[in-house]
Amino acid sequence: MQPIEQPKSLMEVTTGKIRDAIVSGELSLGSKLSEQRLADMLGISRSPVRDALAALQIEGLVNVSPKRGSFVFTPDMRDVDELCEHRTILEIAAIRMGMDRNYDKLIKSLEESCDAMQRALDKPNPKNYSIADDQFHKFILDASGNRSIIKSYNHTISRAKALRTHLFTIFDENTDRSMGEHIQILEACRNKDSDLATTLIAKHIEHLATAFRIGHSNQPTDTST
Amino acid sequence: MQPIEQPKSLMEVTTGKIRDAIVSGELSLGSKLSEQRLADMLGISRSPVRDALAALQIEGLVNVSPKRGSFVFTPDMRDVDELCEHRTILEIAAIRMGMDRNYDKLIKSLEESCDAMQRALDKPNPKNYSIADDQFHKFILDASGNRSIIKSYNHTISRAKALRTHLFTIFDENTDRSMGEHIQILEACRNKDSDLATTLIAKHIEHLATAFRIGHSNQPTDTST
DNA sequence: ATCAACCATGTAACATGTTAGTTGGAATTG
DNA sequence: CAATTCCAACTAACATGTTACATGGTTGAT
Repeated sequence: MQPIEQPKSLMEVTTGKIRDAIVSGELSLGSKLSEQRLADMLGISRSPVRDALAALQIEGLVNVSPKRGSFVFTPDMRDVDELCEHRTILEIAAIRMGMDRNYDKLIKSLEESCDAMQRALDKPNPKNYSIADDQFHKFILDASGNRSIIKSYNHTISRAKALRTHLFTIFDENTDRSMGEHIQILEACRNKDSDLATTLIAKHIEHLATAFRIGHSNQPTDTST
Repeated sequence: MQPIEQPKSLMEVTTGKIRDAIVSGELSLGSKLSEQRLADMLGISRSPVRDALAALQIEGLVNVSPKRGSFVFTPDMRDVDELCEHRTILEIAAIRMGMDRNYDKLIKSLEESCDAMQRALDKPNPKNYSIADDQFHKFILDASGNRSIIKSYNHTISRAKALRTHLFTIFDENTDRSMGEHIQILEACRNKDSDLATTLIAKHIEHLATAFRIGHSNQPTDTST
């Protein structure tokens, strides 16, 4: 017998559902989210929906406008830059910590992610590539072992995921270059060259930021549905 | 005529009240928070209290245990270390950015905070010293200009404030040393020596972490009302 | 035709009712 | 007396009702 985990509350499930819908592009940026309508769609009452929207507002994925309604976030260029900068800081710090404290685990998990990315390129399967890409960076954070930083990163990263989905149509992003960069980062970690690893991560995210900027300028104010 | 700001919602006011009560030590670490009781105390219904507790849970100040009740957070040694580490990373990044992008504003605001700290030492007024201390670090973050990082920092820092209040009785912390460190940091900024500034910040927060560890070991499991 | 007052509708904020899980202690059993 | 069962009280989760505000279209006056 082992302790059973608390089954997820309705609110948590709802939060995940709405987050997924935003990140996956099912809900477009800026689209309206009525508590009542979401509750009807999900077949539950307004309470857990309201709680979920409040949580997502803190996460930055949703803006709640008093008495007017809730809306999926609409990032401007500055948001994108700030988000990437924040990400860079956290990932650089995390990879340094991970190399110091969890070298073996770090290498193992990054290898695993790189393999998954390579498989996704071979098929090719864009969705799986994105998942493995996310996993790669998540593993860097996990290796840091600092729960406060991991939590902060997770709160930050969902916006980046949503941006990628909304700004890139399937394979706009240069996945070959991306793949190579990930492998370089892994290699730098293997060699315990933390300075190189951090430089590579900074460049990698800067490339992403540039792609975001281009994508964002092509697709300005999108306020459908 | 200028646009009026939206008056704060009951939930926001409630969040602030509870947060202040925790940070100020009015509510001790680990103490129980019943939605009903808080609502009665504040003369409002359970809804805004519930929303506030949910927000504070995300902020890390409160743990909500399903069907059991809500409790003020009870950090262990590891939490303290992780929190300080996280803080260091954000402040170091922010001061680099601030020196690059908002040098004048940074210097001016740090000078202002140092003056306030010095005045608090002269009186002496511990509470004012803490406020000015917090302000000093907040200004470093503000100078970065990165809203994502600022928001993340603010979510992180309230736990640190609460720790200081709960672990230190009035002037346990070495405020003279603290004052000197702040001045050194300011001086390093004035000289645009960002490497020195970051080193000093790391040391400054490490001193705080050490003080927390000592305070924490002296005051283990405190689960009073 | 123009414009402003008005009203119907939609919204989240807030209040309150209901339900199911948790807990601590009293009653019961050995 | 000790251990267990059971029950009453408490709790947050969730449902639903009410209210105040926002909005967009209609109407009525000019």
